[in-house]
Amino acid sequence: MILELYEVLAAEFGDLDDWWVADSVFERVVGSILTQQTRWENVDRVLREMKRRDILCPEAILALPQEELEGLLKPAGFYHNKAKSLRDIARYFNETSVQVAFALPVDTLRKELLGLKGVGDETADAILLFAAGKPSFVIDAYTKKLLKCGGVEGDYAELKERFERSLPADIRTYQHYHALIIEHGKRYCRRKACEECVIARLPRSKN
DNA sequence: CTCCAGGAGTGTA
DNA sequence: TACACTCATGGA
Repeated sequence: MILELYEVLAAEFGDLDDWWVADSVFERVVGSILTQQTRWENVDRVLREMKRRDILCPEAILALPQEELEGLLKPAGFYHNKAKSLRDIARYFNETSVQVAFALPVDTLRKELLGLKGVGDETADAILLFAAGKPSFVIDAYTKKLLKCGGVEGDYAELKERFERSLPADIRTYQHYHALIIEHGKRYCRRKACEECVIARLPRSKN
C-alpha cells in the first residue's frame, strides 16, 4: 500500500523539487520549529526577516534579548514557546556544531533532538530528514489521516516503521513522499473534499 | 464572525 | 496509554 500510494501521489503532484527551499541547514532547523501548527507563509515572513537582519545562526539567536526574539517570532504564532525552543536549539548547536551533531548516528542524534524544548517526534524527524539528511521518515497529522482513510492506524512509531520498512532507505524518497503527503493533505484532507482522497484511487493490496 | 494551519507540553483518568 | 486543554498569529 505504501509504495502504491507513493506512485499515485507522485503522478499527481510531481517531483516537488523546490518544496522546501533554504539557504542553510540551520535555516531548516529553525523552519522545522516555526512551522509547527503554522502555515508556511507565516514562517517564511519570520525567516526572511531573520535573514535580512542576519541572525539566522545559533550565536545571533543567543545574543538576542528574549523579548526581542519573541517579537520577531510573532507572525509564526506561539511565539513564547517557539522563542524558548529556538533558544534551546541555538544553545545546543552552539556547543555542538551542526557538522558534529549531524555526524552522529541517527538514533543518537534523534534522542539528542528529542531532549530539546519544543522538539517532539515529528519535529525531530523533520530536522533529521530535511536538515541533517538522514533517512528518518516524518509522520505528521496528514499522514495519520491519510493512512486512517486507508484503514491503517497506529501510534507514531508504528506508522513510521510501516513507511520505513516499505521504502528504500533513501533521503530523496523520504523527503519527496513527505512533501507529497503535505501537498495532498492541504488539498484533500481538510474539512470537506475527503472524497477526493487518493486512497480511493489506490489499487487494493496489503502492506 | 468562525475556523484552523507541515505540534509540543502538561495535566487528568 | 488516551484524551483535553493551552499556546497565538494571520488568512480565508
